[in-house]
Amino acid sequence: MVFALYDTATRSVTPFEPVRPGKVSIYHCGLTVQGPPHIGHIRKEVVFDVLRRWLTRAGYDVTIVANVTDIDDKIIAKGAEQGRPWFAVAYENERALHAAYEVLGCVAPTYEPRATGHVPEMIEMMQELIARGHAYAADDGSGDVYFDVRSWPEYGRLSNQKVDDMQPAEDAPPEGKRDPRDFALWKGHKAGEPETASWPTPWGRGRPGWHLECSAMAAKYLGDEFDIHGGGLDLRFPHHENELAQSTAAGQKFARYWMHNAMLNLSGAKMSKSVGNTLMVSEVVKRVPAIALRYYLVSAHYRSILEFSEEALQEAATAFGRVEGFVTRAAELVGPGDLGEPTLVFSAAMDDDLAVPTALAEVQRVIAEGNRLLSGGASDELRSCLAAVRAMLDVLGLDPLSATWAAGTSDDGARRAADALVASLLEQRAEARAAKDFATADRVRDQLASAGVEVEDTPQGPRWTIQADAKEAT
RNA sequence: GGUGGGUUGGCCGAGAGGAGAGGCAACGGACUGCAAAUCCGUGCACACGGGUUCGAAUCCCGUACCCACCUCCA
Repeated sequence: MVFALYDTATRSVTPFEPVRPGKVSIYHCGLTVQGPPHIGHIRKEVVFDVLRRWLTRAGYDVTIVANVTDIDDKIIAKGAEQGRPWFAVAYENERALHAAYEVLGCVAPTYEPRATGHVPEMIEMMQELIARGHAYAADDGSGDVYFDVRSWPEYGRLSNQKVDDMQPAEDAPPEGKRDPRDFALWKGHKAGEPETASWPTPWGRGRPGWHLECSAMAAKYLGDEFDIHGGGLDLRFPHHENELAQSTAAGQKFARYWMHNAMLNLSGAKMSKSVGNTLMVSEVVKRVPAIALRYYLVSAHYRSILEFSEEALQEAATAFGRVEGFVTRAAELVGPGDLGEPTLVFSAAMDDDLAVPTALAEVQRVIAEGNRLLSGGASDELRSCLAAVRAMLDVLGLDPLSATWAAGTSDDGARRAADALVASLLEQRAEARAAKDFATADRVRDQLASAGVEVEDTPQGPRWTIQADAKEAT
């Protein structure tokens, strides 16, 4: 079966054929770094991380470009508000974004270009568009440059809208526009805005409009035609519609497939800064292990709205605990081994527009099989079962034994100290049990439990784990 | 007003015309000194009203409600 992807432009699942054999080029819109990322933002990162991992496993050489929009109205406003340069605000939030990538185990994009570093490319593109009759500099002296929507018959194709049905663009005052729906490629410098937020152009000083940077950077890093362009569904219009118009009007082929992830809702509404219903990644990972948050975000199909609730998050953490439990128990018995191959059912699900929920059901099925094997002790069957499970989890970025997640959880001094202490207590308990002194045995177990150490008896003897939520015991 | 998506068991969440996703929770059983973990089993859900069909959660028509976008948005 061939990988197939839902294409927003055609609104159908289409077989994927890359522009260049063996290679996949992906551009997805990163953040406007006006604030630290919330879990809705990071859902998108996780979705594209899974896409990347799956395509990589399929043997493609994957290049991912994700932009950082480091200049816009809100960043400038925040800088002014906080009494510091706009670029300080942008950089701080860019770092928070990178920290969130890392904490959730997302592989960093291949390139992550910033808008402000690509002004010359944008100027060239505007010149091209003006030469072709699809853009114009406003004649009101504002220094704005607009895209001429009426000059491009395909405008509206991506979002399936007719220009006449659209409401006027409010990204700039309408005075200089030929049509109220024309959108800004470039914004002229305004009095009161910091000088540092403007760059020279043939039309005067100014700064990038939001959409142009992506067209310019996608072309620079991925070429005139590339495979997949993605982002949150809320970017389909106007952002992606405008990008498509700019790039194709400038003579490029642009993206073959458009992939959009659905929003993450909180209290029935899209999580967003303007609604004020945001949950920062940095906060949520205090309540639940980061890998469990990732499991939660991954577990719903990327095109389904995910209605966030604390209960659902906790439930996901419990469900993932079962997965993690099998992997660690099996690895204790037969060693971590190498990654194997995903099962055919898993692969078919992933090939079908990343049907992760179906794929995850398969992981659970294989784990149930693995748990049955586990009671028989070490075996080749168990070894290959673990290898398959790990391979499938790896595709989702959820392999607990991978370098990403295993780091810092073993081999450090604290762990060795705890190991020694717990071992001596477990020895006492074993002696008590041998003497049928169960009161003493249970007291030792309770003592450990109150310290957050959970003891389980297995055919191979007792094993213990530190409960993650114990440190937050109330 | 325009363009899309949705409503599934106690909860989360798949599926898209022909016995059953999966998970969480619950209950029963096995295992255990007791637990924990694990395994086995139980639960027969598809917003509402019509229609098509041998057969509809799935297709069609209508109704209600929800969400997103219509130039700040992942």
